[in-house]
Amino acid sequence: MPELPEVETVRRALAMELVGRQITAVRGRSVAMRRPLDVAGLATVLPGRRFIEPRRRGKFLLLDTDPAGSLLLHLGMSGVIQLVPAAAPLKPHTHLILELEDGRELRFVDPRRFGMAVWLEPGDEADDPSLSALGIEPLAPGLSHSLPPLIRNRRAPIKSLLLDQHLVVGIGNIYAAEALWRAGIHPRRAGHRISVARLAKLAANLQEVLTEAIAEGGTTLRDFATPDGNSGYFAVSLQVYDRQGEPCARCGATLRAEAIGGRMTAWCPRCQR
DNA sequence: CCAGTATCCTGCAGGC
DNA sequence: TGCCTGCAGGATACTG
Repeated sequence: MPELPEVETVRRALAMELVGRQITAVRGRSVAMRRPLDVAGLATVLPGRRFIEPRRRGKFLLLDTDPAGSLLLHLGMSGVIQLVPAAAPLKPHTHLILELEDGRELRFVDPRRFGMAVWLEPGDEADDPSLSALGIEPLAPGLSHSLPPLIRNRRAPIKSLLLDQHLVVGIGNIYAAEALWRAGIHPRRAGHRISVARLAKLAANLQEVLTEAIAEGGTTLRDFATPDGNSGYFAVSLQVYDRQGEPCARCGATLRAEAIGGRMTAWCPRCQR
């Protein structure tokens, strides 16, 4: 579920609640995830460390510690980070538990196991396979200048290009659809057939929708929750995602949906060209 | 290199 | 009600 706004929402919550806390013990069960979860390995390296300000790179969370090192997390499609009292009931599919000195636990729950949690020593980050090929951060300044050259020479549908984390990071199925609707661009339009001016508009719309979603605490469709268990409120602001059959809020035409690049995509057939 | 498809896994909605 | 099928917000290994 989680795209950039949801991951950033989690990062901010952890920045408020986790900084300064010390890890006392590690529990869990090593399972196959996107990358294997090695509970025993984490249990040898994590206890005694304190969390410092966490970072986000695309949809990845980097929980940095003192002494230096990072727990690299990805929430996949169904991952949730909980920060709860140790006595809180254990949710099914809780794979990793970090016991904290203040009596709380940081828990990683991920039913579909598309996520991951791996330890990075300070030198490992630059060439980590998950991080090294990532594209630009969409909320960094200058996206309207940095986006067009990445898209202009590509023949794939713009929707698929927006989902490609090697180009721009953090955009998933929901925000790709929303940004394209705002920009009035048909999701199937080939990248090289979109003018630089329209790509600049798309860049601005991407930044808008991501920023607005962060302000609302992300989008909760079914699973997403912040570490304290709250939902995000941006779902009420979605204009096209999963709204096929409903009228377009801008022009009134009936929204439609088809798979593009294997992912269900909704758009307005009248005002997206 | 690029574009498109299959695949990992569980939960759940919808159809019969 | 109950069973079955297909689909889900992601990333990547593969094919052509």
